[in-house]
Amino acid sequence: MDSSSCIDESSASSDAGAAILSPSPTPPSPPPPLQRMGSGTSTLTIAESSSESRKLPSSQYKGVVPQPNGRWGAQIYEKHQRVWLGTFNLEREAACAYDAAAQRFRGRDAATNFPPLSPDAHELAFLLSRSKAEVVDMLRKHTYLDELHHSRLRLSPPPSFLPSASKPPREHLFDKSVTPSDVGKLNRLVIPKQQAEKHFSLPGVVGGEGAKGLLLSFEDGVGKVWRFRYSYWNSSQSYVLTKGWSRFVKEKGLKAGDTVGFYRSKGGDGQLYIECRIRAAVDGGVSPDKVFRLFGVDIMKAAVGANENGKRGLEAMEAAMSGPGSVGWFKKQCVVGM
DNA sequence: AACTGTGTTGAG
DNA sequence: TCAACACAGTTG
Repeated sequence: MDSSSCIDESSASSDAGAAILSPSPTPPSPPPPLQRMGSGTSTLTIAESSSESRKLPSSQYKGVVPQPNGRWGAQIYEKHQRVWLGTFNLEREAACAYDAAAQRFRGRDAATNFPPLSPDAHELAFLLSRSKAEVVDMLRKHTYLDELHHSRLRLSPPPSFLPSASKPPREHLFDKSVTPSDVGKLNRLVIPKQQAEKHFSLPGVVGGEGAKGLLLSFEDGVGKVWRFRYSYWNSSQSYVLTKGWSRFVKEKGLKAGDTVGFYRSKGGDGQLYIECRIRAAVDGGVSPDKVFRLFGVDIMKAAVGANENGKRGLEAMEAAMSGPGSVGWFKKQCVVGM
């Protein structure tokens, strides 16, 4: 969806002429750390000064090689052969591309430049749902983030992640646009009364003393099961999901304005499902919600600071894209430059 | 003319 | 496996 990844046409050639284009071989951003064990990657912060330095600057990132024109190439090896992942304006973009490929080719335990994807990260599922060739193709074409975002918006998990055959048809029950208090410290989600009574009218919920509610299990987009206590609060005369809710909010990075959808399997089991969608873009630009909180972490500040500490996967990629010197995605999407 | 990405090599 | 280096093949 929105953009492109570290790999995005925008950041690539087109703007080259006009923009802030990261100047030649000079590292546009502060020397980032190598997240894992150093693989012997050499580091070299060339004092560009003296002219003699004809040698290209080594990258501090794994899988990244300098290009004669100041750009960066990304490559990964497999089966004694190099797999070219494309060229990028920013060293970090190339590093991100390598990370994506590494996790696709070698699994989540692969050594990466940035913190690896968490096991239940949507991005990992996305990555694993594509063939290596497809991933490489997306990276080379700079469409990786686009595709990733796109798959994220469609609530269902990536195509092949779950064999369609194993997915029983679901009935959409209702959506709830979460309010600030739904994602605040109250640890509860208010279920609109009408929806609650229509879809979750279960015995034992409203009972006067049996008002302890009951546990409901929901499966999310990546197959993870969440259990929430569902009960009725007499005080406010409202139905709520309580215990377990805050953890969901935290892990999904839910923010006010986002939407959670509830579904029920049409199969006999009546399995419940819950999906969350980040607030849709408001056209024209990119919704800050969508862009900066994809994984529940506000990457804005960090991105501006042009560093990727603490970032993983997409975050790191987007951070890379939006760092100073980057002319791609972020700049293109957001009306104003930085 | 500029740039990409392959050929190739030596180090780890 | 991996990056450094050179440069042939492409692209604009």
